[in-house]
Amino acid sequence: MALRANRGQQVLQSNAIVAVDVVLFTVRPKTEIEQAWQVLLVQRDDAAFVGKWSLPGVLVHADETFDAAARRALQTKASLDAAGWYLEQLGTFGHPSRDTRGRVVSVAHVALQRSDELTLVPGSDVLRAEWVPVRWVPAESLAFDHADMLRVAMQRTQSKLRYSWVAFQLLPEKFTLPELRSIYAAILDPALLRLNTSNFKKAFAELFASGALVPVGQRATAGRVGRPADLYAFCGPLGGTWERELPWQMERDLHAPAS
Amino acid sequence: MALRANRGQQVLQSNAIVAVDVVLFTVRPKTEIEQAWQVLLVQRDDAAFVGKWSLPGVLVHADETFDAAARRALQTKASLDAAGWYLEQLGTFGHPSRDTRGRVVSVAHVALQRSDELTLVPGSDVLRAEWVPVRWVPAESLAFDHADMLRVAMQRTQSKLRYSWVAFQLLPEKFTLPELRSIYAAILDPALLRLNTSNFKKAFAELFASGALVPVGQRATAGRVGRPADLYAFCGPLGGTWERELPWQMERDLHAPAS
DNA sequence: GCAAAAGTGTTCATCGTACACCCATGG
DNA sequence: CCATGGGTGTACGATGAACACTTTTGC
Repeated sequence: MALRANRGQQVLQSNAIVAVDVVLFTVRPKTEIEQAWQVLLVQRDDAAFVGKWSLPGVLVHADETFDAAARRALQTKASLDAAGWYLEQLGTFGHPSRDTRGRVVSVAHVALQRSDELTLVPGSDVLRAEWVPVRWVPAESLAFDHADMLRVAMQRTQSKLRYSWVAFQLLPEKFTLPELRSIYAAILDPALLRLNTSNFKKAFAELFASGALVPVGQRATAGRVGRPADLYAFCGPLGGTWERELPWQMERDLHAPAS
Repeated sequence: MALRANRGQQVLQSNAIVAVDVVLFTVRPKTEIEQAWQVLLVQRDDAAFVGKWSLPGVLVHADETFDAAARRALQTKASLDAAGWYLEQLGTFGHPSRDTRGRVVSVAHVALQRSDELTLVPGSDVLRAEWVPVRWVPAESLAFDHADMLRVAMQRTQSKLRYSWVAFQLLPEKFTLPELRSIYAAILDPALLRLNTSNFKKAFAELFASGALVPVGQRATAGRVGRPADLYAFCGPLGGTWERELPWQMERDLHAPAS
């Protein structure tokens, strides 16, 4: 509330430290479906909390948007060029005692990106940067309230998968329907792997009708037994998603009180 | 990034001003359905932006949660005791140039409350506090980026209404199904007023089955023509909501790019 | 009694699911 | 030629929407 004059312009006194943290999710193919959904964690080499695992994050610069800061966090902590990646704000965590170094308010973000062509290089103040299966994350030992962030991010991502087409962010240009199905199975429910191609395809009838999901006319190169799957391409707006409603509602946790 | 020692404990330098703003929605009965959905706006008497209409907001105190600050905003700006009201974080708005007085980061919240027993009293730095139909809000003339906040809050509330039971937050203890229907109609689509009682009731079959929505066994006192409606009570957790899926999907804006 | 509003039950179309069948590859 | 996995079409069951009908009030 403290005010002070500055060149005739009213100026407010800073009262907090603002940071961003990024929950970067990926789905790794050729992995057991239960471990395919993974998150980027970094082991801190900061003055405080040395050795602790945490989400990548940085303090927000004076003239920097949250979005830019979040991408910079991925750049400086793991040498990832996140330009163009799917990134959205998750929520802000600001409990007064969440950080012992002061009133640190962190704007958490969620990013989704396929990782088969990425290499993680530990950046500044980082000992290691690794992909960790979300169900293996040592929640209790994460720094700050990053376990909370991760939990909320997981729920939000599961919802997003149901209400939008973000799943395509986790696939290359050309992909097969079984690959697409594995994205949903890894994040929502492994039982989806048992879904028939026909039934799975019907869930995307709108996209086929609108021309946003088109068959490429090629077959995937078969490296294993069985018929090679057809290749498809997603022609929706880059980095954008549409609202939608997925038919299959799995693991319905109705009757459970919300947070 | 600037650090300084303080009693041997590492302390981070404040780099921003953190505030909260509240989008308080209500649905006013006995109002044209198109104007029934209303939002609380206050006319500023602050040193800056005098006369401008804005959402109620305050700076966050050093040892205060966002939730507490948001309720304090309603208290100090409109003399509303928001203890126990439904309140959730919406998102954080922090564009570097959103406030000319410095790097002000605002954590926006959404609150839902019935208003038939409330009286608005302008508080500190406030000339007037009024309910404004959301479709009448002079978006361009709102202070800061509050027009953006309001737009996002409206979308979020519409989604929440579809995915949860928050609608009951906008009704008194005892209410009728037509009243409940008017909540959905005011926020989602006026055409819902034409829904048959039978079909509308089926949407809440789960709640009836679980005992969360029970008939009181009374009739509403009929002040107008037509049969008086039966009274019901919602016995879900106070201030809580369950996940759910509403059957009727109105005004589907598929094929429209998301923000 | 009549119009208006609320509540009930039935019918019909739609859609998700299950399943049977066909195709293509590796061994 | 057989096992495995991908792809297609059909049939059945659940459910949301439309509607006809009954109940209860004000005028």
